[in-house]
This record gives sequence, C-alpha cells and structure tokens, in this order.
Amino acid sequence: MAETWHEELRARGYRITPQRQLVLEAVTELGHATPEDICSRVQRTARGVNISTVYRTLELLEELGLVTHTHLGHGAPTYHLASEADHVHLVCRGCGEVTEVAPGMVDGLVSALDTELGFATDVRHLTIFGNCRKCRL
Amino acid sequence: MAETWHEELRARGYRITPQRQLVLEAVTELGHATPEDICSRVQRTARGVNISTVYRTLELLEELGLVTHTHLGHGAPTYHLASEADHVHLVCRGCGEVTEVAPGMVDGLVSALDTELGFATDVRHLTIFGNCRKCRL
DNA sequence: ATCCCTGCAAACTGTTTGCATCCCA
DNA sequence: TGGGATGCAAACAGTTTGCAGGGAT
Repeated sequence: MAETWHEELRARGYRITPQRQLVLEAVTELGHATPEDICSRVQRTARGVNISTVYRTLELLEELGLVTHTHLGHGAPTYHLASEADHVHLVCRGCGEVTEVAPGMVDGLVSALDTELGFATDVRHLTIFGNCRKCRL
Repeated sequence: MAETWHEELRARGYRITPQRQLVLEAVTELGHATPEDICSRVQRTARGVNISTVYRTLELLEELGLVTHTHLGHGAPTYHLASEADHVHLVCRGCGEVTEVAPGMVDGLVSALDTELGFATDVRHLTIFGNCRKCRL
C-alpha cells in the first residue's frame, strides 16, 4: 500500500494529482478495464474528469510500470495493475469468456523462444484466442 | 489455383465480382497487409474501389475461410491467406520487426491447454509480443 | 510564481452503415 | 429483371493533440 510511486513521480519532475490517484484506484478496483470503464468509475468520485486525462494518465502509469494493458478483443484495450498482471489471457471466440491462466503454462514456450531465437517474451501481454471447452466445434 | 471459392460463393447465393477477385489477389500478393494496404493495391488495377468494399470483402473472404487476420500492433489488423497462415507471429516491441515461426514451437502449449482446460487454441491468430535478440535489455 | 496538468474541443485513424445506383446471374 | 454488390458520404468508436486556464510545489 506504500505510495512509493509518489516518490517516483516527484523524482521525475511529475506531480501528484487527484486525477492520477483516482485513475490508479479505478484500475486497482476494476481490473481488466477499458479507458472508458476507468473514466466512468473515476467520474463517480470526481465529475468532470476528462477521458483524455485518463488516456494521458494510463500512459504515464504504464511508463512507471504500475499498470499494463492487453488486447482482449477487437475494441479497446484493457488495463490492470502490473503487480496483478502475472497471468496469461485466454479469450474464447464463441462465448467471449476471458480466462486467466498461470504463466507457468507457457514456460516451455518462453524458454524455447529464448534459447532458439533469443526472443524475450512479454508474457503479461500475451493473449491466446481460441474456443473454450463449451464452445468447441 | 482452382477457383473452388467461386462455387462456394454461388452456393451461398453470393456473386463473383471483379472487386472480390482483386481483393483476394491483393491479399495473396501482399501478405500481412492492412485493409488500407489492400485497398491501395486494388486501386492500382481498378481505381474507384472503395475502402468500405474492401472491408466488406475481407469479412466475406474470412467467413469463407480463405483469409485470416492477426493483430500485429496497435493499429489496423493484417490479413493473409488462410492457406499460408500456418505460423505464429513474434512482434518485437523494440524495432517492430515481425517474425514468423513454425507452429510446432507452440505445440506443447496447445496440447497443455487442450488437455488441462479443454481449450482449443487458434494458433493462426496467435501473436507473441516481446523483444528480439537485438532489442533485449 | 513557475510550469506541469487538466478540461475542452477539434482532429485523426480505423471501421461500419444507410442509401441510391449498378450489374452479375 | 431481381436482388446482391458497390461507391459515396455520413456516422461511429477509440485515441491523440493544441491551447488556454488552473493548480501543485
């Protein structure tokens, strides 16, 4: 809960503002939320916060390593706390359900890509599309 | 080379038009092309073809199983022939380079997801983000 | 008092849709 | 000739940017 990111912000010459705190709180509470979702949530506390501020803040928080995003479908990306992002997403084409699986599931693939190609996989951003048990052909 | 898709179209009550043939040719020749790319290519042969026709045609060709698409970045998706889509994409966050690797690389993951979760992975749509050998930290 | 940050509006990219016209079957 | 297909323009969703005013330090 320590607000260590406040130091990080100051150290870089950035400022701590209510909007930035609210956006981070919203991401924390919502999980897998689109910029729109986050904006709505923030506006419940502080009306008048603009969507463009949300975008700018998410970009900043991502740069600070506090949040990350993934693309779970065709529309807007979803954001969640980097500290809770340690999982891979499965998205079902049939029912749209999103499942989180432990990153260990892809350890084999990650090490194979590493040793064979020197490629460092960003596991947190990985999204696997397909059909879940219920929606298989 | 057989134009078997012509039969498929007719069977479904659809029509064979120059635009549809040109879009398919463009996808064949370009590979990994965005709708914009495809539209430009088609317009070299037939000026006046509209981007909305390209979108409608790509949707149709995808429904017929002739082409597929993947998301290689933040912008527009890229299309390629389904018959040539049998590979996984690696996208480097550093230099943006896109590499194709044999689907065998993910066989372990695919079968693990299958046996453990009953999830049928769409390997062709899979895109893995990370950093290539040159762009690692 | 700086000068970063915000709200607002406008611009932008990528995509979809309504509709009159066109043309394949 | 009928009805699917096209071109055009307008609407849309998601995102970015310019700028004047506001607020954190």
